[in-house]
Amino acid sequence: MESARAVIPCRKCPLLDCGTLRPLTPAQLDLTQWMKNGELHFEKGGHILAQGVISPHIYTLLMGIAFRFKTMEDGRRQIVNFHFPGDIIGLQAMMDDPADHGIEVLTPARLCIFPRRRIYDVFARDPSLGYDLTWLAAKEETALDDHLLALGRRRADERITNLALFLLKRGWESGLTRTLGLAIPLSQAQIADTMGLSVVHTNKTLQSLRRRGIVDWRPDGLRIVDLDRAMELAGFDQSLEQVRPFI
Amino acid sequence: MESARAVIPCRKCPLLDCGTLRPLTPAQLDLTQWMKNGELHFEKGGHILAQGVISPHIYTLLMGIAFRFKTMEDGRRQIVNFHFPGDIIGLQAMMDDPADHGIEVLTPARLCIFPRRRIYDVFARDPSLGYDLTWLAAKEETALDDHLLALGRRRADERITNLALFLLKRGWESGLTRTLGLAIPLSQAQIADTMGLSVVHTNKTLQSLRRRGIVDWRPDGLRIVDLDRAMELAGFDQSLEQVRPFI
DNA sequence: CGAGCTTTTGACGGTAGTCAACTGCGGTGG
DNA sequence: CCACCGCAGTTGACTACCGTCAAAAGCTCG
Repeated sequence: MESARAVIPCRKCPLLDCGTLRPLTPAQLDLTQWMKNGELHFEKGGHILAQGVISPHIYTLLMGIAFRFKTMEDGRRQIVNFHFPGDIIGLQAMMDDPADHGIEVLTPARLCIFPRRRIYDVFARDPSLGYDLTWLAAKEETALDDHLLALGRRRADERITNLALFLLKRGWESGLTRTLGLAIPLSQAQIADTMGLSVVHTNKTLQSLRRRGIVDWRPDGLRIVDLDRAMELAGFDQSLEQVRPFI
Repeated sequence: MESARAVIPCRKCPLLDCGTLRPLTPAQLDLTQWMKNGELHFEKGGHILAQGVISPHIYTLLMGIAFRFKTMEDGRRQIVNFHFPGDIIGLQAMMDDPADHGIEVLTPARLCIFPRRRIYDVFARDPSLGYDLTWLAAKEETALDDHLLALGRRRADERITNLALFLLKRGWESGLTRTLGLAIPLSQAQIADTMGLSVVHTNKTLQSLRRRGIVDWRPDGLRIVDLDRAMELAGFDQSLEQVRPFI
């Protein structure tokens, strides 16, 4: 499940070259290097964090896609958010003892480990990095707001199209794609758990969207067929490109 | 709508005495005093922040209850979260130019103003306050997670009971109540917009909960009639008491 | 006392859930 | 090599939760 080998130094961080993440100064790279405690590697389906566990670290996702979810005792499950390369993972879990959510990996993944107490020092040593951390937290909250609007006020086809556009946007931001397609191995059950639908109804809606020529979503990836119609249906108004900071 | 008179000095901040918010040290009080730029007062129904506007400040809610919401072009609306005394308001709106949500006040309210650039300095001058800020942001995210689970995976009666318990818990935390009742003037339309339901179905569900002796929700406040059954129905596992930091 | 709001009620319809069976595919093992 | 298994995706029938529409009843305020 995990092995901490072949650690990448921050100065050679592959995220620096992706073109969509804001580069760090040399001094900041030294600081992140000082904070970095190691790496974690996961296979597809691996659990970064289990519900009910205390985690004293936060992570940066170097490579791969993950999702955060909550489970009820009776088995109902809700996927709350997705994580792409460059994202901070585990801020809540670090504050929150113990975490009331789990984090699982959709693809093979690699994470940098930052221990809690060093995070604390970041605020003192480089306030602008602390500020970036808060920026990332605020952005994640904005994503949750949009998700809430979708679950509360959109129909199934609007929700699913919205999810497709959201994932595509995150794919663009993190340098995973430059087209209207994104290779993401998301099962229909996972789509259903994200959008608060049953698997059966998710399936029928996906087929309807394919027939209508809006979104073509397959087990190994999704493709927006008609961007204009998709954005209109989903009520999606964000551009696909945006520069993000990362740590 | 607003008037900036009779500003309260931080050393006399009424939140210090509430017993459920973690007190600040004298040095921290001096720092917050230095950051504080004034106060805002609102009447019931006032708008702290309008959707689509850039806000260069963040606020601490000194007194009153507010809610944050998103509106779609066709009028559908979703209430995303509630704010109680001691909460930070506007972190996202400060990062996010322009805000894609609005904030409105349920009761007469009073807020402290902290300009963005001074927030920036907090991280440098007192890292532990920066850390608390991040703590509050993480907690708000946790609240959104729970809300997402409710909207995605709970039935109407579960959702509404969950909301009642959530609001009661926030009321306890912020010192507004010590009983199973909370004076909060929330219309059924607002409950509906919070829980992603229609007004009609909200009404019928509220009556059912009243008949079943679980929650008695009236226009001017709510009362949990049977705490055990309410918590079981809502799948609510948090205790009503928790100490929060504030700034 | 009437305007305008929120709450309430009843009838009807539609979106989405449940149940159950079937298909297709990759992996395992006889 | 192919039968068998397990899992994801698919389909149809039936159900129920919840939305929409419409109208009436209470409340608050001018």
